[in-house]
Amino acid sequence: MDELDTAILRHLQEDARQSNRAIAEKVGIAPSTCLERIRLLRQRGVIRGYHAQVDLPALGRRVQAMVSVQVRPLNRDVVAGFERSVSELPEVLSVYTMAGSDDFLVHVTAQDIEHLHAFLLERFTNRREILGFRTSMIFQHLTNPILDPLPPTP
Amino acid sequence: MDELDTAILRHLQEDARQSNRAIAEKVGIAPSTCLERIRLLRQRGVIRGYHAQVDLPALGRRVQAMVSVQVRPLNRDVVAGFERSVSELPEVLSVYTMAGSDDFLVHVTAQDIEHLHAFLLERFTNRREILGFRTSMIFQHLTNPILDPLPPTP
DNA sequence: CGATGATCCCGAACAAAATTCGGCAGCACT
DNA sequence: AGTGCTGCCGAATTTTGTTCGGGATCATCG
Repeated sequence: MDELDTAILRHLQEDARQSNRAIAEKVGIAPSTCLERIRLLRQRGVIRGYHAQVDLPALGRRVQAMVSVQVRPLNRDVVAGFERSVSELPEVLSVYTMAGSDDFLVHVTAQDIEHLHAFLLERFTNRREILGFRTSMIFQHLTNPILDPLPPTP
Repeated sequence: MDELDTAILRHLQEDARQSNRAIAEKVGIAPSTCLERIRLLRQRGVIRGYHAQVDLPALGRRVQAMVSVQVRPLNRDVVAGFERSVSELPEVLSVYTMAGSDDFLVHVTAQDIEHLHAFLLERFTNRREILGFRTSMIFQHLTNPILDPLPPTP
């Protein structure tokens, strides 16, 4: 993980579909070298994958919400079961398993408020392990496109 | 946005760096057709970009937390200023602007607990517009890799 | 002090992919 | 049946991915 790897990673985070040659040129190395570096980053697990980012409204998902959930009993089976089943729902973007007063944070999208309401009533109200949940609408979601390595603490 | 576009989108979300030919073959059309479809998806803004997903621990980011923030006064300038300045910090993965009891939810990463603590003291405690904030550690973060269009509600 | 090996990078050669573009088929409308 | 439109295809051309042999650099060790 030298600064060459970091530079390559930066470019792949910016645009994962640009050609290997373009990246090689930008970071100032030969295409073959760049290809090998990318292969190693992938193999070492530094790069976990490449994903297209889609526009949510274009997919008919016009509202977003964050749902804080408390479950009981808070044991391994209930936690794993909740994570798995909830993360598979099409309306769910991601599931955070947390420490603190709430056990999960679920990022949800829906077509509109009615759909969101129906979704919550169908998928959360019924579940017996769910003690309670609170829903907060999301106005905007900004994401940091580039993640550089942080220096290790000794 | 027919089911052909949907299929292409699915493959690009799964692996954005696979070749156009591979996608074309999987969805059963000619490479040239597939290329044109992808170009249009990009142009229409359905595809917003392609990003490499990196492994946070490999970047020295071993802890994650969610910070709920309340700011005052809650006006346009303060909100926009908070969003912009906070989303630029290297420890910040994303900023959710919310309705409800908290105004923002900030997803942060740090090398370890000490770094997280120092970050919060440096970047949040000092800011005058911040009324208060609560920090919750994240044990796990699951993300849904594939987002299909939801049917429109009439 | 030079030999040895390891590591990393380069560039040429070949295979594969992207890209362009002319044309054909299906379809709606007349 | 004619006309225009749209979307798709496939061949030709350019660009890219991929492999591999060899050279430069550097540290280790005899």
